[in-house]
Amino acid sequence: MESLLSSIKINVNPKVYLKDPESSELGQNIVSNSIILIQELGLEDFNFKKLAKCINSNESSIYRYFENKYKLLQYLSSLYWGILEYRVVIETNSIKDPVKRLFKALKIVTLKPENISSYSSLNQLKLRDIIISEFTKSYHNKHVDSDNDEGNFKIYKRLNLRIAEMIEGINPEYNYPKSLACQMVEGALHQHFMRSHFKTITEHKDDSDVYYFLKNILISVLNIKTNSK
Amino acid sequence: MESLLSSIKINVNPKVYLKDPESSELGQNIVSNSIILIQELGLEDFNFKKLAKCINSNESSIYRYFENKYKLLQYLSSLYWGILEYRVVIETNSIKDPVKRLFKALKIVTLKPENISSYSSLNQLKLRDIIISEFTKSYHNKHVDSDNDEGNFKIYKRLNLRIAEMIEGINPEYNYPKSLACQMVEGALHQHFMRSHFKTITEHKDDSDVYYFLKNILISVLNIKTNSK
DNA sequence: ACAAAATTAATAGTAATACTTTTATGCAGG
DNA sequence: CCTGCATAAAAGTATTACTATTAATTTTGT
Repeated sequence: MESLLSSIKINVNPKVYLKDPESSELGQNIVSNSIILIQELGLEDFNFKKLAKCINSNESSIYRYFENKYKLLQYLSSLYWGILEYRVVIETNSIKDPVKRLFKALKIVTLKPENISSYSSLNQLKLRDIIISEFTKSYHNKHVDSDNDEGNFKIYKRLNLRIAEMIEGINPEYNYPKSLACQMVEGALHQHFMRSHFKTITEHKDDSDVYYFLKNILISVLNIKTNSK
Repeated sequence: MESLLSSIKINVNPKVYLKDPESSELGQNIVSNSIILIQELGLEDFNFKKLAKCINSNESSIYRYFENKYKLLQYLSSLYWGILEYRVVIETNSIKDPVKRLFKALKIVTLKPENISSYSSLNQLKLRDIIISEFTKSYHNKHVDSDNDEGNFKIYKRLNLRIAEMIEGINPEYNYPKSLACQMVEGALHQHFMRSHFKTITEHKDDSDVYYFLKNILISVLNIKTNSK
C-alpha cells in the first residue's frame, strides 16, 4: 500500500493517537483507507468495524491506534493542516513581496492543490473533501478545551498564526490580524461547503470564485494597493 | 410551563417535525427543555431518554414529535434564525439610512439580545449558545441536500438573503453580496466560538469585538464612508 | 353525558454502535 | 528455542436510537 505522504513527515501531536500509525504497515493502512471510507460514507456512517473489514483487519486492532473515530479525525485534520502549512512555508519562501506572499498563502488554503504528486498520494483531494465537510466536528463538542490543552489543534492554529503574521506585516495598523486570518481559513471551508450545498446564498460558480471573494476582502480590509493583477 | 415565544410565532417548516410541538403542552415542554438540556450536555450526550426523564414524560412520546435529535436541532435552529429574522425586519424597519440598517442587522446577528423579554422567555440566551456550538451539525452531514430540498433551512437562508439585499443596496457594484452576507452570519458564530475556545487565534476580548471586527470588514469591502460613529 | 378517537405513559424489545476482554496465532530478536 | 509483541478472531457489555404493544388518560363529536 502507498503511504499518504511520500516526501514529508507531519509531526502530529502524539496525544491524538495511542500508537503512531506511521510506525507500521497496518497503521498506514488505517490512515489511508479511513480517508477513502470517511469521504465515501461521511463521519456518522463511518465506524471502525467497517474500516477493519475494508483493510482486512480487525476492529480491536484499530482501537490500538486510535481511541475513537473523532481522534482519528483529529489526526487526519492535523495531516491536512500540516500539509498546507508545509506548502505555505516553502511556496511563499521565495516570494519577497509581502502582499504576493499573502495571496499565495490564501491560494493554498482555498484552492485544490495543483501539483499533488510532489507532496503526497492522490488521497489529498479526498482529504480536502473530508476537511470541508467534517473538520468542524473535531472541535464542536464538549471536550474541545481539554483536546485543545493537549495540543490536538496545534498545527491548525499555527497555520492561522502564520497567515496572521503576514497580515500584520502588510498592515501593522490593522487591529484584528489573527481573527482575520482565522476568518479566511474558516471562510475557505465554509464557502466551499455553501457552494456545494446551499447554492442560493452564494455567488460562487467554482473554487476560484471563493479565492477571489476572500482575496477581495483582504485587499479592502488591509487597504492593499493592487497594481498587479 | 412558559412557552418559548410569548409574542411571536415562527413558521417552522412542517417537515422538521412529525407533530407540531406548538400544538400541545407536551410539545412546548419538549422544545423548551431540550434547549436547557442540549446546552448543558452538548448534542452528543443529549438524547430523548434523558429529555423524557427531565420533563416527566416518555421517550416514545417525544418520538411522536421529532424523528430524531438532529431534526429537533433543525427545529431549534429555525426558531433561532426566525427570531433573528423577525428582529432584523422590525428593528431595521424604521431606519432610513441603508448603512445604519445594515449595521443594525449585523448587531442583531452578532450580539446578545438586549431586551429579551419582549421577544421570548429567558431561554433565548441558551438557544444562542446552542446555535454557536451545534448549528453546524444540523447541515454537515450526508443528508444536507435532501433536508435542504425539503426546506429545513429556509429561514436561515432567507435571513442571509435579507442581509445580502441590504449589502446590494449599499454597493450595487460589489460582486458577492450573498457570499458576504453568508460570511458575516457564519463569521458571527465562528468568531464567538473561537473567542471561547481558541483564544490564541483571536483578538476578541468580548462579544462586541466580534461586532466591530465584522463591521470593519463591511465598511472596507463595501467602501462605506463612515462619518457617523 | 357518553362512545369513539386520539394522545400519552409504561414497558419491553430490537438492532446497531462503540468499545472491551479474552484467547489464539504468527513473527522477530536474542 | 524461547520470549515478547503485534495482530486476528471471537465473544461480550453498555449504550443508543428507535419500534412495538398495551394500557391509561384526555379530547372530541354528537
